[in-house]
Amino acid sequence: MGDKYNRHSKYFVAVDCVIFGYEDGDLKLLLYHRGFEPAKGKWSLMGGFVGEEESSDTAARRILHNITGLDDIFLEQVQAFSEPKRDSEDRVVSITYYALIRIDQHNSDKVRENGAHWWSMKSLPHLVFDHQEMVMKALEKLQVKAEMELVGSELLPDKFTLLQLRRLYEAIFQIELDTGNFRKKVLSLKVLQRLDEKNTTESRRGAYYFKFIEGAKARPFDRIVKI
Amino acid sequence: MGDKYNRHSKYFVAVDCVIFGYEDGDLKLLLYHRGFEPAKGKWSLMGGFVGEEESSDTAARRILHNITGLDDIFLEQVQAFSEPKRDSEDRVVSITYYALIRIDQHNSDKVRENGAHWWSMKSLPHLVFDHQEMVMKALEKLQVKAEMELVGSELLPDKFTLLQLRRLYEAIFQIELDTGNFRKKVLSLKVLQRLDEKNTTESRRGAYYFKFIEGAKARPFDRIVKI
DNA sequence: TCAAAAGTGTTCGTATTACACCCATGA
DNA sequence: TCATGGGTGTAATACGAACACTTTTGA
Repeated sequence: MGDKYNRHSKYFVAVDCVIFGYEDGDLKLLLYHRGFEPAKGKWSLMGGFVGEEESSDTAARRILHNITGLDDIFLEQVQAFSEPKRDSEDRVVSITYYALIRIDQHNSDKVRENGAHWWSMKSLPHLVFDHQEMVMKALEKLQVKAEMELVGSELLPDKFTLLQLRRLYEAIFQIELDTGNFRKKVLSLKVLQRLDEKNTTESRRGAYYFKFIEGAKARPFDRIVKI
Repeated sequence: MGDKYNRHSKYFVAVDCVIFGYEDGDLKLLLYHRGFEPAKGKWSLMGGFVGEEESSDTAARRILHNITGLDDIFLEQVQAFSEPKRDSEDRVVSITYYALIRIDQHNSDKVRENGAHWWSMKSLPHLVFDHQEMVMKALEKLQVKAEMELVGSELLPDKFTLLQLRRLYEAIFQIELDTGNFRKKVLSLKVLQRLDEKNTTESRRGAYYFKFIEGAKARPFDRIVKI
């Protein structure tokens, strides 16, 4: 490598992952009980440093795999955080990602081993450094995504009821949605297929299970610009 | 500073700025004729390294000020680019920003001194490294912003006609818009005030000038989530 | 007089919203 | 039987899209 840039400084570059999951009608976050200084014993996002042969995307996937055992996870960059003193130990630029995982599918033993724990978005513990801000930015990104297309395949089990899907949306946007209107809107998108099977655990009458039609990539809440 | 992270590598951290301007009905980009290696003599975005006492935001503002003489510019992070070999010289993580500036207002002598040049988005030169991708991501961000709220105060002169505003939107989205519908939509937002003055240079009849009402922050192309 | 933009109005179809209402069933 | 969610229907409204039409005026 050359030395053309050598009058400039180098910094550590890390990734932090905002890992969303969904369980029992609650949007949850996978947090880490830090086993190392600085801020040992406090809660933080899952993170790690970017290696020499890695992009930050690759590093984030590696970390996610190490924690959950999962590959092929939905993962998207949020933004970089670079305040000089954001990490109390040294100058670290953090590139933040958010991921969507299905809690029913991940390796929960591995998660426990790693000192990780699912927390409801409704009652998060105090987070280290600027991790709180990272979570907020990540949630905003998730909301934009959920407006642009029907999310659910990344967070729900293979088959789910419309109640479960609605509860997911209510959790993401922290609002209440009208049953009938939600149903009509979602079904009009033609991305769900009704199964011949009912879930009878969540209602007396029983609700049909649905699944996502593979390959159906219609964007629901249409955002084509036509002013 | 401690040495808790010392088994990890450090990298250069730079910012690159996608600087949008608007002139003669064209969306333009301020590009730089590189005076240094690597890629000397090629065209690139405006960039620079992040200093020890700076956040990337601060660094981006510094660079923008150095080039254009302007402060108080609209500036927003796009994302970080971190492929190990994205810069041919050394490992450099780049945090990309986009800025909106009024071409009529910037210091054009300074720009020329810096070897910078305004290029129409319709015919950009070949850019170094991954700068082409940065421009694309920045344009997408600008489009999202322009959908969410009426942009124009950052790019147009203080007073402008609805034709000029429409041409700006057509340039941002690279589509044609209906005169009447655009007019109705924009005026319904109640963020523009008509002046008692007409522009007679762009049409026989003359079009009223408008200006943005200060403090009016209504979002035009409403995106409230109500599924 | 005519082209080009300014500015206004109308029509039509669809999406959104706020509901009302009946169904099914286990506790 | 009744509370709870499942599922369907409707009416009022808002909005987008397409487009017709009049006005103004310099070349």
